[in-house]
Amino acid sequence: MPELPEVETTRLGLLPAIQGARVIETTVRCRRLRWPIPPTFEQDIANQTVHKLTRRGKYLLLECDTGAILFHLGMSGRMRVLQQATPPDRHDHLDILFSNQNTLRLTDPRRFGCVLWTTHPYQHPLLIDLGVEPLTEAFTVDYLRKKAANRRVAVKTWIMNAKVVVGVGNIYATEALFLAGIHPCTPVKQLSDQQLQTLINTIQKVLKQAIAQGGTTLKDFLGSDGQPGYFSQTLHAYGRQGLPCLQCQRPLTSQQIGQRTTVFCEQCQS
DNA sequence: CTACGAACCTGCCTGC
DNA sequence: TGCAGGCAGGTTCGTA
Repeated sequence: MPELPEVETTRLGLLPAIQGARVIETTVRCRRLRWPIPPTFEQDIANQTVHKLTRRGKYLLLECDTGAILFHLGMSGRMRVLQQATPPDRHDHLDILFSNQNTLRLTDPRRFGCVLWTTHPYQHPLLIDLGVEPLTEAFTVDYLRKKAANRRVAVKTWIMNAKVVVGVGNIYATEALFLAGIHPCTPVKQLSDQQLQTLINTIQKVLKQAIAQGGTTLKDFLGSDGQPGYFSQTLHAYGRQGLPCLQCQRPLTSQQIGQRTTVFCEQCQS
């Protein structure tokens, strides 16, 4: 599920239910996530009041009195609010009950996500080296030009690197490069300023569009009637290998780049 | 530095 | 129907 738009959608959904509420009870059913939930976690967050919900890249932060609860949803994580307790499912690893009777529930079948308590969230090793937020004014050609200097790495791998720019996963990297007409294997030091500007524009475009559509992506959201997910109808390249390019009608190519499946048009992306 | 592969997990789909 | 194999939205770590 989660790329940046899905995390942002989650944040906006949790905001009215959690902000200003105090932690009453924490239930951890499975500690074995990407990093184990420490034994002190329940004690750490006891009685903390959530003042702000923020997002940094794909991390979600519940900023409390003396620290923050840091969430990452990995590949399959989801968070939702329960108005009243319901029996946990197999992959419901964490419940946090708040003073307003709302329960925050974390579900993550693949357990690639994480939950941590930190007293200095923005100094945390997982956050401190992150690159720019793509939807801010800091995401500029000048910034990318400096980051790209002397680097031969493929542009696809590069824009998925969170130390360069956060929040761009496989789907949106594939889409942004298609819309930009840039071949995903292009070494980044070869990109012109104009190409960098186009890339910034298309990354912002696909992210904003996905957020506007509620972050819905892909297979998890296929209806039981087999109808495609809402956002999947707007995908130009991702998942369309072998199908005709929407611009030139030639079949789209699929190739592993940095161990990730990448779909592109050999004709339109150069 | 850089590049690549492995690792952490389960679920789902395909093909035999 | 069963089972093996391949694939999946992310990120870190180790090795060459």
